[in-house]
Amino acid sequence: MNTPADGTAEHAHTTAWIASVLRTRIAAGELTPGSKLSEEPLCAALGVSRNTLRQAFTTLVGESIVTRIPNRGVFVASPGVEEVREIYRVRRMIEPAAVLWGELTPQVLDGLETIVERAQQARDSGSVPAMADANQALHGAVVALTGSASLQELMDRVLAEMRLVFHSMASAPDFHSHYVDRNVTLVKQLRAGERQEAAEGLRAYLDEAEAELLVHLGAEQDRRSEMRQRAG
Amino acid sequence: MNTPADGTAEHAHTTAWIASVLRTRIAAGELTPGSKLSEEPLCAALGVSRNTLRQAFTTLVGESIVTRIPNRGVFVASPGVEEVREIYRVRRMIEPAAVLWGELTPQVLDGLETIVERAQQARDSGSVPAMADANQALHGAVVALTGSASLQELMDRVLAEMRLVFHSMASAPDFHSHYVDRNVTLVKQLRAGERQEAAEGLRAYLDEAEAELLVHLGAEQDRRSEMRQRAG
DNA sequence: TGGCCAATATTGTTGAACAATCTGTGATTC
DNA sequence: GAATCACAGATTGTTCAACAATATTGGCCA
Repeated sequence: MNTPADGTAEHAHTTAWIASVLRTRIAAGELTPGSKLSEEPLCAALGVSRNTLRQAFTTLVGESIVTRIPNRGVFVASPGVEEVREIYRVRRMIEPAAVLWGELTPQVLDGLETIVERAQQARDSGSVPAMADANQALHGAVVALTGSASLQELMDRVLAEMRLVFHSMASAPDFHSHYVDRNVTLVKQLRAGERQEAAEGLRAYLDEAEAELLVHLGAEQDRRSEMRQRAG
Repeated sequence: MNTPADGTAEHAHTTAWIASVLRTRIAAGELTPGSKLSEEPLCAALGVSRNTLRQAFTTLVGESIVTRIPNRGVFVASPGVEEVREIYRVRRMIEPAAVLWGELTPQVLDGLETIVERAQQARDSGSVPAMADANQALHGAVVALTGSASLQELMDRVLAEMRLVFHSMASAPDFHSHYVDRNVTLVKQLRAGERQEAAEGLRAYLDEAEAELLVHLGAEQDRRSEMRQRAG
């Protein structure tokens, strides 16, 4: 039938496929937070029926990647102050828990070290995106210590929401460079088996990161409301 | 959480409505684990279109209340050994984390005490379902200490899955009476501010509960395969 | 009995239609 | 001139009927 615009979408599971396409585009910042996903244009663009698209929407709503307002449509989620607080509430629980009670095999520790090295290289070469990636990878790997797919999934969702937060900020300053050394320390402590100290340090790190992010976000919101005032 | 009267489908949000109806029926054990949810009969029974029902299905799949096998249909989830392990992997992380780092206000402590009292009364009157309810309520309340809606939601899903496990067991012996005293101790420790000890005890409790549940489940599976053999 | 194949049933997806709701525009009124 | 209201257009929510693709069933044959 109609081969979708962007390439090879076979008869695997159209719904899941569409959901994945949208997920990817949102994560890439191609679809910016707050923007509306109108059904008809998207149907045409993706080459699927409206019904299938709506089913994909329900999937993404369940992942809170997207927000549905009844009779108004679905919008790319645009996390604000409260969402950021919630993100850090989650992280402050599951990350230190993983550090305290996760399974620390030598291979896993090697993996963590590889990631922090990547982060250091990214910092040295001044690549902010690479640093962000490495940072997220590290914290994802920390949660993976739990061995729980559900917690890993929750963390993935949280990290995806974090990316949305960064996308919604016009100026994303080097939010991550400060924290590379902290991550090095964290992995070092894990290697040394100092779980208690690692967990404490991690909680302190998360507190600071949240505070800093909230400041940036507040400034961003002020800037935005000011622009709105100027425009109106 | 308002349970809508089982009447005619209103023009509110049919999809969400249907999802909630199915959720309730599954939680009540009306739809037993492993049973197939055929589209046409359900459409007729619920008075909705096949498309709407399928959309409700995707919601429930996202909550892993239900399993979808491509081209075969959706089935009520029937958690087995691996799912139980995963349940306790999650609980062993987030419950002790909540105990260690959650916010302990006097009101919340009062609430916890009310729940354990309810559990004690249920044990005294020998009501297993009431005991199970109180037990789940307590552990839900513990996770609520985190203040995080996401973690609360994850815990709710986990507890719902636990109910499915119990539903799938023909004989559900007094799995909970052993643990009432432990919960009393837990709340007492929280009241005393002995978080470290509370977390330790909670982890030990979860280990034991998991082991016992796995034994029951193993016996159940043996019984079942034996019956299958006898029948075939 | 055991395996193969066609007939049947079920799922996955589409397209068009309709009711319900929202949005924006212009007319009316003060 | 600003606020209010009504109406037409657009969008969403849901249904129905159809079709392709896949699974299941039953019969047939060896």
